[in-house]
Amino acid sequence: MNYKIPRGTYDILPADSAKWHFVQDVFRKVASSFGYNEITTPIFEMAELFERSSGESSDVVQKEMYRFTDQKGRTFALRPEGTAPVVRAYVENHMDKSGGRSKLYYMGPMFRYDRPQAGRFRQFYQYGIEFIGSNHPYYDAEVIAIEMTFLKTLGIKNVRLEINSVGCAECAKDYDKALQLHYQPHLEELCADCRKRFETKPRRLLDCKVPSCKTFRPGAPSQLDYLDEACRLHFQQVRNYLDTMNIAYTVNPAIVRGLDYYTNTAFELIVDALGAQNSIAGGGRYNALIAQIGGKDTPAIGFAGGFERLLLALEKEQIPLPGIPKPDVYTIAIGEEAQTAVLGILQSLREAGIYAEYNPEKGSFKAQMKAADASLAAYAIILGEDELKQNKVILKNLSDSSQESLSPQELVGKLSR
RNA sequence: GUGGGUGUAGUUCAAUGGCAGAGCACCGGAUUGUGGUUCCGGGCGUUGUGGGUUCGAGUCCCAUCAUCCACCCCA
Repeated sequence: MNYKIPRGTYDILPADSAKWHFVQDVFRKVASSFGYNEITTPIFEMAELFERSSGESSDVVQKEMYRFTDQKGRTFALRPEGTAPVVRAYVENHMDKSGGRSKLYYMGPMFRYDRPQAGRFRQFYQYGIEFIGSNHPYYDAEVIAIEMTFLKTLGIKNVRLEINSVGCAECAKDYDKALQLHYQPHLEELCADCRKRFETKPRRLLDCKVPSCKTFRPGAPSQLDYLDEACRLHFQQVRNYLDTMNIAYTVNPAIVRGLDYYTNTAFELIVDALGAQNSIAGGGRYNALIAQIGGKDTPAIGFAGGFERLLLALEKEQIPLPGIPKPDVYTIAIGEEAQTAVLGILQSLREAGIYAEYNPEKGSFKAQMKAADASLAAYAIILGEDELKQNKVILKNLSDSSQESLSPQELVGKLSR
């Protein structure tokens, strides 16, 4: 019986770890520069947290959640997204009662039972930002600016920002009614999915891909025309901030976030080169969620991005990323005495933070030289009988073949620089 | 969940239904203190898995698993 990795999951192997650390470090730095601090929540929560917050009718809850019951019959779910857990932690730790403003970021694995394809996995890694505690439109722009800064720092160029406003609950209700009015005459001609959408989520009618459904889209009302005064103004101000910050965007009224808790600003970052799964990050405002989860009525905005798609985008743009580290030195010892004496030298090098490679199994000097070369180390250290007698080692530069004789103390000093 | 493509060595790929191979990588060596180039030697495989057809299956058929593409959805 051979064991195989579960479908839709993957191992991050040593050869790739440095890439992951790199992008994660950049994200942490960028988030810090905006004053955000990391929060880490469990990877499973009460299933109800997601059912309530994401919406019973959402795909995530309906068919993509990994649910399980524990030994006491409680129902939990592996988290399919990061916002609800962060808000749960915010409320549970009474952060809503002490000042109320929190600038948070997180990163870690999420889980969705979905059919894998390029850029889509069952366990995937997200990073995210949540600003909780203000409805000021500046923060909508700030949160977007964090993601744009992150991508810019990494060097990604071919990315588009699309924004929209879905309004508050009141606006959404008016808009849904208007949409139903528009589609009512064609109800019989719509696909089965759309007839369901007509009842449950009329705005989903807009992005149906079935050709016959598409024909009824022209002339459909736009959400933007159904924003009340406050929401309209809010959206306008967000746009003004983005303009001032020189962040380019297009308004796309079709952007509807998949989770029920979004209000007002919704946005998405798209890298066209990625194919079907081209959304690299998405988010929006969720002013109703905190109260819904049991906290004080508190406005908030955030987004989440996917590391896998980010890495794919970096690859597409041929942006170099760190690989597996190369040794600073490869140490060669010839003869039994040298093989013993070399251990002390290795230890002092490593204590000085120098990456020193050594393999006692390589036999001949020649074989060790070959290994040194293959290791791609910058230097080789050679310790043989002659050097032992003089209490010296040879430090050989493997790229220009120059070499010098040094005492072990001088060696550490030279290499630590 | 739906439709389609693909699965052969570590990897990239060959092999008309007739003895499973090549490049790269890897390992060992070319008279015991100097690597890269070169040369010699080594195939490391349950052809994803399980059935079936056939004298004979990597090749044909069925199932299954994985992966890729699209739908759906989304990061």
